[in-house]
Amino acid sequence: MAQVSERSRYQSQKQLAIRSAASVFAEKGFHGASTKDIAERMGIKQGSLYYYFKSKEEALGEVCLYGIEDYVERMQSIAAKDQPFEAKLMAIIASHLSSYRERNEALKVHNDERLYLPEDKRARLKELGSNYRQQLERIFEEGARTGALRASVECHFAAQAVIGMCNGWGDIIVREPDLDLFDLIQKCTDLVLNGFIERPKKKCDGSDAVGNNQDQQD
Amino acid sequence: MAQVSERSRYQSQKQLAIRSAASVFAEKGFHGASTKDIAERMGIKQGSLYYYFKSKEEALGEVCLYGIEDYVERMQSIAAKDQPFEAKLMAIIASHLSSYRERNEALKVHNDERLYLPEDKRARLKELGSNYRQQLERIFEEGARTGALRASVECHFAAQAVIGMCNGWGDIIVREPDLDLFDLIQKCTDLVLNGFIERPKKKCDGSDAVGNNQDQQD
DNA sequence: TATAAGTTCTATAGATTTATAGAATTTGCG
DNA sequence: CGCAAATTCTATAAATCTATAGAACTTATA
Repeated sequence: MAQVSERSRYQSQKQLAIRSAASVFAEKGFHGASTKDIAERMGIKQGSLYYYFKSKEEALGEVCLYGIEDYVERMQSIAAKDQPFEAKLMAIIASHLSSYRERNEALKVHNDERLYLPEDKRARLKELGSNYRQQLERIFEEGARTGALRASVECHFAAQAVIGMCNGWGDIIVREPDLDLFDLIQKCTDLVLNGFIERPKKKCDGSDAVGNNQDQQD
Repeated sequence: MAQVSERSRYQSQKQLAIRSAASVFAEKGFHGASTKDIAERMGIKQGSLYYYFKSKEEALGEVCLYGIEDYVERMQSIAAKDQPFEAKLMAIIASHLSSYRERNEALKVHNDERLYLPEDKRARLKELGSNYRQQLERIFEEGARTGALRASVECHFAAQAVIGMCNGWGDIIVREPDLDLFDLIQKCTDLVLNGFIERPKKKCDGSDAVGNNQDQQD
């Protein structure tokens, strides 16, 4: 056997391969990207890429998985915490939006390109995605039970709407690296909680009542 | 000269070509779709497609344009009307969401694939998109001026958020033909206006106060 | 029916792409 | 050093796919 260094060359090159593929897929789309593009971005020749991926499709699968895997874990740890609904919601939005920055565009690739995977290779991703949505739904249900939410709110709609809104910012976050993420997180949370219309204040301790959740964005 | 029938065969076949391309691009993406796919969907052979499009890229351009052209017109007619902010907002959301049904997936293609067009062919689309967003922004500004909106709302953010949320439903609307669009429109409007949290009622004439805007979805 | 314009077809050149095989090089270690 | 495993390279087969040229077929109408 060979090198058991910090982390074998294979491991770090594989990681680089995944990140390169993520970057190229995000830019050109799965079908628009060639294996030559990916190999060049990581500094090797086209044929050599197949040392790390069995096929281009497998590369897409690994990128997508990389894009959402710890995303779900974060949701679980948020859901498990004992916090008021407002704080949880903000933590979720923070986690979701900051993933677009941290995951080297892989989350964007997951959102936009995963449907090009064959059904069976998508099973795991589907599972993770459903898990995520269900957890979010449950948080809304809990919010409704404790009276933090209006009774008329449908939790399935609510979860889908929040996910959709966050995904809508994905492109912009990836495209504009100078965008102030924390500011955006606050505004999104405020929108989902309070909406846009003027109304008499309830308790009146500031319109962006929740403000101490930076710990989600290591 | 030949047939000046109802509408020349060329015109109706061209329309069919655009719709076929929209459908195939929506399903497989621009690069994933072949000209053979498009031709087959419209019932002609691959080579014949070039009678209607100079190139595959031109087909994409025309699909994208078809996808948003009257979308902007509708926005203008909504903006011009003399209605309260709430009614306008709902009309906009109704227009946006129902476009996904009516335009044969072309709006989805515009959203997902337009970036694969070269800069110069995208100019017109950019113009229309900016126009749309600016009009929406102005409606929010007006809402803020008349006191319908909270003063703290940033109109640029608001416009982008509403567009993003609507686009988030696009995939789902296209994928699930049985989805109740009118119900969705109401829920989305309610979310943007009121948010999700429980709060004391202001005037108390029902939580979904706006409800007479079906005229947007001919 | 004869004609011309309009529409579609067949066939193909030329370019690109994925994936594989086997040679060449690099790396870590005894 | 000198070996063996790991990694990367070159070259290429085979399967695309776009766009074009020119033949063939359709249609409307004179």
